[in-house]
Amino acid sequence: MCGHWSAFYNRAMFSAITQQSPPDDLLLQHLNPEQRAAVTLPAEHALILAGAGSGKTRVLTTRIAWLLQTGQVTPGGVLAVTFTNKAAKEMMTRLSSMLPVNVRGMWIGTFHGLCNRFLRAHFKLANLPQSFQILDTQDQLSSIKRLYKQFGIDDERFPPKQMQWFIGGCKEDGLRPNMVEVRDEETRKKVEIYQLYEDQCQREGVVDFGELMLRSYEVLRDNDPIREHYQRRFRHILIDEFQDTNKLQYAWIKMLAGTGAHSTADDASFNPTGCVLAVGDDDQSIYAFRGARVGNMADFVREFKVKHQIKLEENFRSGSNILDSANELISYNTKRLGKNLRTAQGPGEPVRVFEATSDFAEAQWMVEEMRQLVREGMERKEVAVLYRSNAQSRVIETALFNAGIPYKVYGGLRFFERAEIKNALAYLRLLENPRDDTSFLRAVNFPPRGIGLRSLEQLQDVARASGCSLSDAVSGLGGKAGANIGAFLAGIDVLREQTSGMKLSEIVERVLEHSGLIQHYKADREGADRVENLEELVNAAESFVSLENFGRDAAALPVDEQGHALTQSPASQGLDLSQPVLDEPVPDLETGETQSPLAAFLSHAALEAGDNQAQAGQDAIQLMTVHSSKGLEFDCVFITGIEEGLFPHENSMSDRDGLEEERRLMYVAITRARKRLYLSHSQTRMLHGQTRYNPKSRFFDELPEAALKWITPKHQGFRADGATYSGANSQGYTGARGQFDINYSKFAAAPAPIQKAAPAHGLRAGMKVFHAKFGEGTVQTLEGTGDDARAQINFPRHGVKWLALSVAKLTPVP
DNA sequence: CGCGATCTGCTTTTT
DNA sequence: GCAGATCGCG
Repeated sequence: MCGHWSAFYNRAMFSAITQQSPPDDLLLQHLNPEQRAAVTLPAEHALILAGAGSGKTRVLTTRIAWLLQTGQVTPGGVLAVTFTNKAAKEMMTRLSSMLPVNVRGMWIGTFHGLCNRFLRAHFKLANLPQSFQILDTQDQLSSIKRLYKQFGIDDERFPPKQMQWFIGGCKEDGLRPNMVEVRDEETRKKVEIYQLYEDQCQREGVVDFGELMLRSYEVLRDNDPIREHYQRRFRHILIDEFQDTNKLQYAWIKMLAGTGAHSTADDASFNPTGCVLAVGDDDQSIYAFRGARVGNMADFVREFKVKHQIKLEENFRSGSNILDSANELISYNTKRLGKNLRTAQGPGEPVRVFEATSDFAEAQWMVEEMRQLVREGMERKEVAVLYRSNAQSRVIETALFNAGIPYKVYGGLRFFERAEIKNALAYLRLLENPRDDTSFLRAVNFPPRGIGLRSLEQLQDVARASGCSLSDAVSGLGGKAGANIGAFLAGIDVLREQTSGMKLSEIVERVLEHSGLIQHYKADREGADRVENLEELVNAAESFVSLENFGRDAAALPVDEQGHALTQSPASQGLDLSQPVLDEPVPDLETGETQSPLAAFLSHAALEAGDNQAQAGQDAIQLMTVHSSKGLEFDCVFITGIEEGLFPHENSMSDRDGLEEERRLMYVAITRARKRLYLSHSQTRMLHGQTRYNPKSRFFDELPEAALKWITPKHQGFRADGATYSGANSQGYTGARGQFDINYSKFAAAPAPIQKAAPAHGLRAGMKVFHAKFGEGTVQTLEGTGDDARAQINFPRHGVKWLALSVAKLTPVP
């Protein structure tokens, strides 16, 4: 997208709006036939099966651009939904580089972001205060724990975490407490707690993530004029990552598209049906554990009577060795819509496979390999290390750290989740909404001001007795406690007055000073980082304001031939300015009241937790779980710890669906690599404080031999089953490629003995055994032979253990 | 109230 | 094996 390109479109856009469309081949010229077909689909429901690396985002954005350019829809008539803020941002950036359109005026965002926007605009119908706050996962948990204290709920019998999961699950299924089917006493009690939680949230004027979705769904469902308004408005609905949608999200889409049970079309000339373009890949569905339903894809085809299905199967990312591996692996899954990736590139490099003797040796080997890669000119940020679970990163981090190689770990605490930031936000939220008890409790004694648990318990008693918020309860609390807390609240009130009318960043600055947070962290020897983060919060507030202005920037407007910004009239751009804009002050549709910038900033903080640890622009090795690698690509990828029990994970191995999801996870991991892919596993691994002996993953058996190249030193080249590696895999690393002539032998184990004899220990899976320390247990899995024989045994009292049979003294129990 | 000692539990994660 | 939560004492 160079200068003349956008200059052309600035003019083209204008003619597009007024007369019929200019040649659209500029938009379409770099697309392959499948992609072009997808972009230019008629205005009807359609499903696009987009394989990994098939240019999905590009198709989606070009589709929107094409619809706009050909005058089939106005910017206000587009609803585009993504799962992450990152994806939404990317879509907006790409779109504005294709067309001179004010993307911030369009409904492009995450499900939750769009629901937030919707609820802000219709807060009265939603029965929410205008300045309702959003609970993130942490807030939600502490809210539940508070509830437990208040009502004396047994947290042993109903662990708060499990309750949180239960509530989230109900909301994802669209179920209010009275709708949950109660079959046993346990569920009855859980539903009761769910109801109490709902009451508490409503009283405090807060909503959790699930509530954002559910509440906006209900507002649409129960208010005919509102629903019809949006149905009429959104002519084109585009959903990214459709395989990850849950039941409620699907119902929400259906509602907006006008095909739900509540659609009304009594006037024959009025067609309320927006057309839905769902883009997804069933093979990359890896979020079933949090409620995603791949089945939504099939349901969509059936319920929307989808006539157009397009498969994007050309992969522009990797060579055929990598793709063949991915294709072969995923072919072992049974429930598939069916899709096979192909590439116009050649075979590329073989997939390198390495067997390490320990997790430590595996990390060492990677370090050596990376050094070599960097020496050959590979950028570090183009190298990713993927693992199944976060616990695996430690040993890799240690190795990289000791080797002095810069690296970046994804997945830690994110900016707005850090304790000091949450503390500051609690004050800001109290300014907006004093009823927010979660924030009240967080701020009231931090920094410490002598308000102890005793006082707060008294306060909570008063609040419960009179059914009011904690801050309202202070007036009913006498004594020293009352005076202390009263002083705190008075301080908040003063702050609220002082900051009214201030610029957002000034408010934040003032709050940091007045709350004593800055002083507190400055006094702390270890507080330097936290002070820095708080200062960063001021910066975030500053740039948030300028981001709001972005939409009104001259740069985003069409420019005439002399380079003068042309005024964008709502009519010519099809922009409906009466509609709220994401993260901007939202006018109430009835009264025209607008939300304060602070409120918008707080929503932003809750909905977009920020980058993990943006070590700005440093060229570093990328470490992350397979899950967080989805949607990314790298020149070189290491997939580590590919062992039974780890990958596939033991908790997923019991049922078929779980195993298939693990396989899809592996598929996602493999397809991240552009040029080079390494797969590794280790004979031993430290996990949960004990050494485990994991056999290599079954996934190795599901990869095409011809695409692989075993680079483990030769003398290790024996499989656990005793067979030697054949063909291309037996050559080992030595001499095969000069550039990889690294001596791995220092990491190699003693040669593994070839054992073909039947196991002599006489144990079988399912047997009951007795262990002196762990008591009675059941044998789950048996591994290896002779001195290496080990068994996975489930001890009801001590959990699942791996025991070496040559060491552990086990007696069979009849 | 704050700090150290002890206990627990443990895939994956975005919003 | 380690982090995070909880407990109990000064």
